[in-house]
Amino acid sequence: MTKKSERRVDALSKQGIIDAAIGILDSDGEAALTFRALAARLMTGAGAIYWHISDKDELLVAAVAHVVGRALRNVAESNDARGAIRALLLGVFDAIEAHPWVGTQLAREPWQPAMGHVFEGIGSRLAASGVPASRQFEAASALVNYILGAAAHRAAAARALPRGTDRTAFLGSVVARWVGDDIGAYPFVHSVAGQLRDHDDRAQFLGGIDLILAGLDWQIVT
Amino acid sequence: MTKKSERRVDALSKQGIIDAAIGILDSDGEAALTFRALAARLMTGAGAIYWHISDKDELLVAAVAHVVGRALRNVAESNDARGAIRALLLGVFDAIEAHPWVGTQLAREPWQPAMGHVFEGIGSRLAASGVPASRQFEAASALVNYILGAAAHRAAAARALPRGTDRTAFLGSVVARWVGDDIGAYPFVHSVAGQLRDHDDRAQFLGGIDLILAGLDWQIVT
DNA sequence: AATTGCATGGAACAATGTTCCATAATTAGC
DNA sequence: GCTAATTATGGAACATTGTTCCATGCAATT
Repeated sequence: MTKKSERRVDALSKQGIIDAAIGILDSDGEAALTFRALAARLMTGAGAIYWHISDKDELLVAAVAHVVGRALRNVAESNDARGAIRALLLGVFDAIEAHPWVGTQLAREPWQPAMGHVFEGIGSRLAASGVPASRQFEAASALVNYILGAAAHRAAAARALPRGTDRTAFLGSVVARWVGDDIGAYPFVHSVAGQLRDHDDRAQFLGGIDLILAGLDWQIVT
Repeated sequence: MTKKSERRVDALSKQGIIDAAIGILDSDGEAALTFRALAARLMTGAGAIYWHISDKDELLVAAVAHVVGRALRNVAESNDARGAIRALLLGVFDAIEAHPWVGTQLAREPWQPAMGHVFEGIGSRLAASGVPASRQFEAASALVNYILGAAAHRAAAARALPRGTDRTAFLGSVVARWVGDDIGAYPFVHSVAGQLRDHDDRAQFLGGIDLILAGLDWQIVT
C-alpha cells in the first residue's frame, strides 16, 4: 500500500503545472481544463496544485503569457518597419490559431501581461515606422482592439469546429441562421454569403491590418 | 399552507424571463445571473424557467439580441453615408457601455444573431457609401473585428471597475503591473502611460473607426 | 535530536447548471 | 359535461466545478 503524502521525486512546480495545463488545453480544449483533470495528468491531488498556484485565473494568465511570449520572441526582425508590424501581428494571429484558447483568454482578461507585451510590440514598431508621437497611442489601441476581436473570433471558430468539421458547411449554417427565411432583411449578408463561407481567415486578418495601416498613412499625409 | 405547483396569475414567459435576466445583469453584473437568482426574482423555481428556455446560453443570446436590436433600431438615419456608419457603430458602443455584459457575450459567441444584425448594418451602409463590392466584405469584417475587440475591452473594464472605482488609478496600476520594475523593456507603454490613464474611451473608439474608414478611402483612391 | 516550515494529496464544501418528478391548471376529444 | 392529454409550475435531487481543509510526512535548521 502507498503511504500518504509522500514527497514526490519529480517535484511539482509552477512551470510544470502550466505546461500540463497547456497540454490539456491544446489537446482537449478549454472545457477540459479542470483541476481534477490537471491533478490526474500530474498524478497528484487538487490540493497540491493550489500550493503552487493561487487559482485558475493565475494559471490561465500564466499559460497565455507563455504562449504569447514565445510567439513574440519568434517574430522575425525586419528592416521594413511596416513589415515588422505585420510580422508581429501575424505572429500573434498564428499563435492563437495554434492555441485557440489563448484568444478566449485574451478577450476575457485584456489587461493581463501578455496584452502589455503585444501593446508594447505594436507601439514601438509604430514609432519606428515614423508615426508621429501624437498618433501612436490611438493607432496602437486600434490595432490592439482589432487583434482582440480577431482573437475572440478565432477562438469561437475553433470551439465551433471541434474535429475537422466542415468549415464551409458550418459558416453556411451561420448565414442560414442569421438570414432565416427573410432574405430581404439581409441583402448585404446574402450578397457576401459566398465569401463568408469560403474566405481565408489569415488573408482576411491581414487585409484588416493593411486597412488600418493605410488609414494611418493617409492621416499622416493630410 | 401553500398548495404545490399552482398556476400563476402572472404567467411566466420567455420575454419576462429575458427581461428579468437583463435586470440582474445590469444591476448586479454578469456573475450574479444564476438560475437561482433568476428564480428568486421571478418568484418561482429553477425548473419552471427551463420549461420556457432551453439553457443559459439561449437566455444570454436572447438578452444580447434584445439590447443590440434596440440599439440598432435607434440609430439615427443620416444622409451622409459615412456618418451613418459612425452612428451605427457608436450606437453599438453605447449599448455595450450601458450593458457591459453584452460585450462579454458578443466576444464569447460571435456568431449569434445579434452579430448578424451588426454585420448587416455595417455592410449595407458601406455599400451605400460607395465602397466597391469587391471590398465590402473585407471592410465590414475589419470593422466587426474592431468592434468585437472594443466590446471585450469595455466589458473587462466594467468588470474591473465595479462601483465608481477610480478609473485613472486602475489604469495606472495596469501600467505598473505591465512595466514592473523594468521600464527599459517598455519604452512605448511608458511614453503613452499618461494617455492610457486619462484617455476618453468613446473618442478613442471613434478614432479607430475613422482610421479604418480612412484606410478604405485610401485603398479606393489608389 | 527536536522543531519548524515545506509539500503533498485526498476528503470535504459551497455554488452552479441542469434534470426529474409530483402536481395542478388548462385544453381537447368525445 | 366528463375524461384524457397537454401545458406549466416549482422544488428536490444530481453531477460537476473551483476551492478550502487537514492529516501526513519529508527536508532543513537549530
